[in-house]
Amino acid sequence: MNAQAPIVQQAVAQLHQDQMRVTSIPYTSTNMVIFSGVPLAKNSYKTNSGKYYVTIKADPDTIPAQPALGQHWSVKGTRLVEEMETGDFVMQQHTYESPEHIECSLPETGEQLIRFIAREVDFKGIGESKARALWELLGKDFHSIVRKDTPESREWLRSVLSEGSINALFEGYVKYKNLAYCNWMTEHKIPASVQQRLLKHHGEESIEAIKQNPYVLIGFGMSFKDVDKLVEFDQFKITKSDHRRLSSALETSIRKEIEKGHTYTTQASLRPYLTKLLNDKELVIQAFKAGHDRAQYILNPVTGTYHPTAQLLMENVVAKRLKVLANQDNLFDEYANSAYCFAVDELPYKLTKKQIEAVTTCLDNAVSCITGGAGTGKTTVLRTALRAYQQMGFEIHAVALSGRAAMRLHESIGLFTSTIAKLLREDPIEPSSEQPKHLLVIDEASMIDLPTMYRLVNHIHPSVRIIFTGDPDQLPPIGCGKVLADIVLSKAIANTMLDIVKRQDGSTGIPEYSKLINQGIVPEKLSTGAIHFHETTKNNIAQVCCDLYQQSPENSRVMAPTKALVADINKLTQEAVNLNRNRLEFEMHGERFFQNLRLNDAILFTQNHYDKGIQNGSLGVLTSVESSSENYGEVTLDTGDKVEITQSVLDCMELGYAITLHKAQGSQFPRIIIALRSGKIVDRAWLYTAITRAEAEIHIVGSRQDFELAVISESNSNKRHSFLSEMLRS
DNA sequence: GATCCGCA
Repeated sequence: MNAQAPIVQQAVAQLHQDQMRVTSIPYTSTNMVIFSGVPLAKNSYKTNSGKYYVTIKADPDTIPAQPALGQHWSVKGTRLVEEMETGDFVMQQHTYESPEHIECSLPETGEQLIRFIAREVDFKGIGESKARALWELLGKDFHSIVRKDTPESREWLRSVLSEGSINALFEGYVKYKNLAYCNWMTEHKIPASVQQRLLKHHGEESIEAIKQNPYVLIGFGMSFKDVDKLVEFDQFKITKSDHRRLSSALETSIRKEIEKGHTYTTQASLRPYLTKLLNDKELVIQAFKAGHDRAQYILNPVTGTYHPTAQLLMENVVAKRLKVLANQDNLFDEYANSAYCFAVDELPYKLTKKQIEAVTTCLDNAVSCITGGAGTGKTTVLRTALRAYQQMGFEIHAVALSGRAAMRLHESIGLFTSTIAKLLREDPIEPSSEQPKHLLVIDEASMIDLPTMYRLVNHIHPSVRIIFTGDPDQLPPIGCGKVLADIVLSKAIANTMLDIVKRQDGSTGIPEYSKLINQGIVPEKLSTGAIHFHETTKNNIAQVCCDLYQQSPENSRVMAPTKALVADINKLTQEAVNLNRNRLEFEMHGERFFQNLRLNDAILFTQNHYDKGIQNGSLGVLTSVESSSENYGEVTLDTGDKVEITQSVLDCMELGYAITLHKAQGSQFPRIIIALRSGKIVDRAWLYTAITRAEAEIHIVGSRQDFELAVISESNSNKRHSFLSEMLRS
C-alpha cells in the first residue's frame, strides 16, 4: 500500500474555474502574457466578488486571442492563491499559470459591450456615446449584423455612425468574429500561431477543413507528431494507414530534406524520416507509393532521384527564364559601346583587363554575373556597368536580400535600392511606353535561395535584364537551392570571375590566407602576418574570444556560428567590460522593467526601421540610458548617427559584442575574432566568409583539428543536391 | 538533442 498516492492524485485533480473581465494587462512579450481582471459570476456578466482578482499567465501561443481590456475570459486549471496587500486592505490573487482550459468571449450585453467597444483600440474612433447609440439601435442583433460587412448592414449603421466609424467597426470586429473557432482550436491544443495562419487561408471553413483532414494543419506549422496526437485524442475516423496520414508523413520527410538545402533527394535519404514518423515498415512502402501516385514528387528515371513537385517546378521556371535571357547575346553594339566609353571616362582610375571584361560582359548579355571575393573590385565594375546602362536609358532596380546589404549597395552605387522582400510587395516590373527598358541588379546573390529567385522571376517581365553580383564561395542561402553557385557551375550564363587585385601594402596576408582556405588547403602556418591562431579547447572558446575582445574593444567584433554561442560571448563580454554601468529602463503599462543592456554596451539591431535609419544588422553603442517622455535613451550607430530608443526600437535591440557570421555577411571590420566551434554550419565557406570580413587583423579561436577538418572537408554548399545547373546546361 | 535569414 502506498499512502502517498492519494495526496498526489488530489493535487492533480484540483481544478478550479473562474470567469473574469479583463481590467489590466501588465506584461506582454513573445513567450509570456500576463493579464488580470475581476471575477464574474458564472454565466452572468455581473461582478462576482470584490474580495479577489484573477490573474492569468500563459504563453500567447496557447490562448485563443490577444488579451484586451473588457474581454471576458473563462479559465480552468490549477490555481495559486496569494494574499496581496493593496493599499489599506488585503485582496486575494488567484493566479492561473498555463491553465488547462481557456476561452475568450466578447461581452454580449449592453453596458459591458458598450464599454468594451469604447475602450478597445481596435474600434478606432468609436467612443462611449457612439457605442451606446449603436447598442440602442441594434440591441441583441449587434453580433449578427456586425459579423458580415454587407451593404444592408452598412445601411443600418449609417443612421448612427459615420462612414469612417463603420469601417473601423467592421475592421475591429474581424478580430473577434473568429473567436468561436479560436476557442475550439485552442481546446484542441492547436497553437494560436497555427490558428491565425489557418484562418487567414480557410476563414470560416477552418474547422471544417480540419475535420476533413486534420493533417492540413502541418501546412500551417504544426508537427506531424502533434497532429497524430490530436487525431488519436479526438477520435477522428482516420486509421494509421489512411492516405491522408501517409501523404503528410511523406510531405514532412521531404520538407526535412528541403530544410537542409536540397531541392531534390533520394529514397534512401527519406526512408529514415518516414520510418521514424510512421514506425512501420509496411506503411513506409505504402507512403512512397501513394506519394508517387499523387504526384507529390517526380521520380527522375535517369538518376533515380526524388524531386518534390514544388521544387522541380521552381527550378524549371527559373532555368527557362535565365536561358531565354542568355540566348539574347551580341547586345554590345555601337550604342552600348558609346555608353560604355562614357561610363569609363567618368572613372578617376583605370580598370584592370579583367574588370573591363566584366563590364562589357554585363552590357553584352541580357543576364550576367560578376563574381569574386572581397577586394576584387566588384562594386567598381558594377558601378561602371550601371552607369552605362543608365546612359542607354535603362531603369535600374537594385536589390539585396537584407536591409543592411541593400543600404550598402545604395552607398556604393548611389542609386535607390531596396530589399528583395520589399520589391516583391510592390507592383511587378513591366515595360511601359515611357519606360521600356528595365534592369534588375541582385547584389549578394550568393544568399538567394530557389524560392526567392522563383518569386523574382515571376515578378519581372521576361524582357527585364538581370545582373547578379556576389561570391558563390561565401555562405550558401538559408533556404533550399544555391542559385548563384549553380549559375556559375553551369557555365551557361555569362560570368566574369574577378580575382584579387594585388595591393601594394598587402602585408596582412589575409587575401592569400582566405584564398587557400577557399581552395580547401590548410595554410602551412595557422598564424601568419596579421592572422593569429589561438589553440583553445571547445569549452574555453567563449572566454578566449572575450579576452581578445578586451585588447582592442573599439576595433573588434566577434563572429560566431550559432546564436547560442553569440549569446554566451555577449554575456561574458558584457560582464567583463561593462558590469557596473546603468541598465536601460523602460515602462510598460505603468510598470518598470529593466533590459539587460547597459550604458556603453555594443548594440546590434535586428529589424529594419527605415524611418529611424537602422537596418537589421546595424551596429552601435548605447550612449544614453536617460529616459524622457519621448524615449528611453539613445544609441550611437557606427556611422555616427544617433537613434532614439522608442518602444519599437527597443524590441529589436540586442548585445552586439558578438554577432553571427550571417549577420556580418557583407560587412567588414578592422579586427575580427572568429569563434571557431565546430558544428553543422562551420565549413570551408563559413571560415572563408569569416576571414574575408576582416580589414586588418584576425584572431581565430578554436582547435587546430576543427580548423583543419572544416577546411579539408567538402563544403556544405557542395553537398546540397540541386538540379538548377543541370537544367541550365540542357 | 543541437543552424543560419528575410519579410509579414
